[in-house]
Amino acid sequence: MDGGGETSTAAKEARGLKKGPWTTTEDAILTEYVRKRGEGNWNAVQKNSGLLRCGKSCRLRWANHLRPNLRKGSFTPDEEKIIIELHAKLGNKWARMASQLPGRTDNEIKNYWNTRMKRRQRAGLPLYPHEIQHLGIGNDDEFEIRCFQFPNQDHPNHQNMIQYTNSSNTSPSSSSSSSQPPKELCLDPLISTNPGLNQIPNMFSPYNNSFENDNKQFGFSLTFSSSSSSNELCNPDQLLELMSENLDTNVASKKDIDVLSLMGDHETIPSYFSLGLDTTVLELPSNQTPCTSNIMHDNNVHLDSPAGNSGLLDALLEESRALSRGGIFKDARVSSSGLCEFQDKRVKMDFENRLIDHLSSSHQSSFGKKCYMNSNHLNLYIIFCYNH
DNA sequence: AATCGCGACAACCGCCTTTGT
DNA sequence: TACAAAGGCGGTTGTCGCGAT
Repeated sequence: MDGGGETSTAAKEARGLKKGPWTTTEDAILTEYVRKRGEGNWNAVQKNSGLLRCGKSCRLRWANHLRPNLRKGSFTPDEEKIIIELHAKLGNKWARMASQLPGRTDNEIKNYWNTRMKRRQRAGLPLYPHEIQHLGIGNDDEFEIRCFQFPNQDHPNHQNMIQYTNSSNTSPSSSSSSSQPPKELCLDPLISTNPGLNQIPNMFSPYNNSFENDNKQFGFSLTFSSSSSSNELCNPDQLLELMSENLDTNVASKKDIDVLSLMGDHETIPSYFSLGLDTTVLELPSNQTPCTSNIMHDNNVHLDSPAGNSGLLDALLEESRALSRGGIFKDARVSSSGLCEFQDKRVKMDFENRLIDHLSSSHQSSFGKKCYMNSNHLNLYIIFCYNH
């Protein structure tokens, strides 16, 4: 850690490191250093350039003032609106907010917000304008289920996707206007229109168990998006119930699933499963970009176990509940909204692995897992192949 | 002209997470 | 697996300019 060393005032002074405002000469030295050696390894700047600044100071100076594509000057009215909406949704997550505002830094946003907040408090005004108070923390947990198919994994641009959502509120990352219909706002920007979707049976729909198509591969995607807090997300029960509801009635009868295949170029994608929301943006490779129709199904996905559940995952569901009560998930702290926060990364991995294992054994086939994150969503993809 | 208050911005600090060994 | 270094993040403090008094 650098807490006691690099940032210690006494230690820095002892090493002759300078503090306070940067001079143009220092800026020039740092800029030249980054131009030659690139970003990162900031602690080496002092050694290699003679700049009497600590690594963290260099990084901050570069990030906030010297790096290219920074937008300087006052925030535009649009940017201000976005900041207010983002703060209503995210709280003091300045870095995440900055990721939604190209060219702006977390420090700028933080300063803007703090001064604005002081001003409004002094004036006795509410923190948020009335029209966006509904975005407030705690009422916007949302999830989506997407089903997509791969007519040919060599031609992934022909993928199709069906998306369910229970979302009823806006995503600030996708809109600066609160007047847009929520369902449009739920769409992942990665998803584009695919007019062919009409021809594809909805294999996961409770209303259509058809599984007849030429596809060799399909995927099951869960997207959880929660802005209630930075860590709050799905809990195992929710995920398992969703899986149970949407997988059992449609896939359980398929005995011929047998081959695991992670979609696309999986070597290029980190294969981890993180239940924490952060600012990480893992972009889908171009050949994996799921496509979808502009058809948005209105089927809300209920967390209640459906009557028609064939029960394939009931055991897992029950197991998960027992484990939640009994200790395996003892590190998952249930929040007031019924969701939980995983305190230990290993717990997340354990849950995911057990889910995959169970699906694999239940279907006597192999399942794979893949997780992507965009700025707001966590996606767990479970992909598998089947034979006709 | 001096000073006070305020806003805006820059920089620092400490804690936490990630990464490398 | 443990440890240390590096990096990231959010809170806090410092500095400066400007207008009001």
